[in-house]
Amino acid sequence: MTSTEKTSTEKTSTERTPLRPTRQRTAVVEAMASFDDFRSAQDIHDLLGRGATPVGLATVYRTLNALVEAGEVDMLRTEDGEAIYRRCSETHHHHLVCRSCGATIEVEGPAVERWTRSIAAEHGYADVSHTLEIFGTCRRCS
Amino acid sequence: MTSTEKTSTEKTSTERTPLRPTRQRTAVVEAMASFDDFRSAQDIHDLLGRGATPVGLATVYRTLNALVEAGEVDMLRTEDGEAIYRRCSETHHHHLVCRSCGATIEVEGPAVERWTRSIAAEHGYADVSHTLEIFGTCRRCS
DNA sequence: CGATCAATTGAGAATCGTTGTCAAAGTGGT
DNA sequence: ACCACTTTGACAACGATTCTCAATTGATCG
Repeated sequence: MTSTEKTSTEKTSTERTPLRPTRQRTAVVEAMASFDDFRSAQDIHDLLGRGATPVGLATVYRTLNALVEAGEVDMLRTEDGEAIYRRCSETHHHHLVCRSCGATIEVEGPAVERWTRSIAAEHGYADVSHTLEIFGTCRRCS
Repeated sequence: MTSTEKTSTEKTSTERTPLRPTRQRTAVVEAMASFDDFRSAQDIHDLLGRGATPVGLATVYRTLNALVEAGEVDMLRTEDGEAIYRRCSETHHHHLVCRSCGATIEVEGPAVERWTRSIAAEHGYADVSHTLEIFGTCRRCS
């Protein structure tokens, strides 16, 4: 038996939610590890539903959002506004996503990064961030 | 042009829909000419509602989509997936948007266009489109 | 061990943006 | 004016996401 003892009261005063490692949270994380493309929350929910650990849709959404917040999952929007998720690597990157099957390739574009930064600076915009996604139809789907 | 450039032939062969200049379509176009920032379809609908020419919400959506299709209006999505619209200039471009006040500057990046196209081609993706928006805090807001 | 208490869950209701439906009204061409 | 075809709008339908809230779970402490 693993008696996990926390070093006294580590509760950092204010708004940080403890975030307990529950059965369903683990399930979601594992599910995210099981595929490489971007999937919608509903897809992920279905995936879990068929498995041994069904997780409520609301919980899937909650967990997914938490993971995005924590930077462990990438979230982007399809052309019609639906959110799709995927576990992400640490480095900053962009995606080349197949519109029909979702196959994703991570791409980097140092030049683009530089460009956006300079454009922003040129106009006096601070705190710059940007979104860049490329959509297309992959070879197998066309 | 939109910040989402389609390199495909969307509407095939079939003749272009006539697109008649009706009272409500004119009203929407005029409304679009009356502001410089991105607004949601509902905002635009409200705007018209207060004016002398109310237009049904469905029609606003239809018209807006037609305008986007025709390349006369830019459409992009907010962080939470809502579509926002703005009249746009002729050329393909992207936007530098102030996160807090919405002030928008159109920017062009031929290099980026070329880059995305080549990346896609390199991986065998056809029908390429892309989205690129830059967010920051403008001078006045920071 | 058992009580306690807050975090968490899930089923379904509620939102919200957007699109579909369809009868009624408008438009252009003849 | 007549006809064929758009277009419109009120409202229903939809799909994605969030909210509600009672029931459950997990961690902690005595």
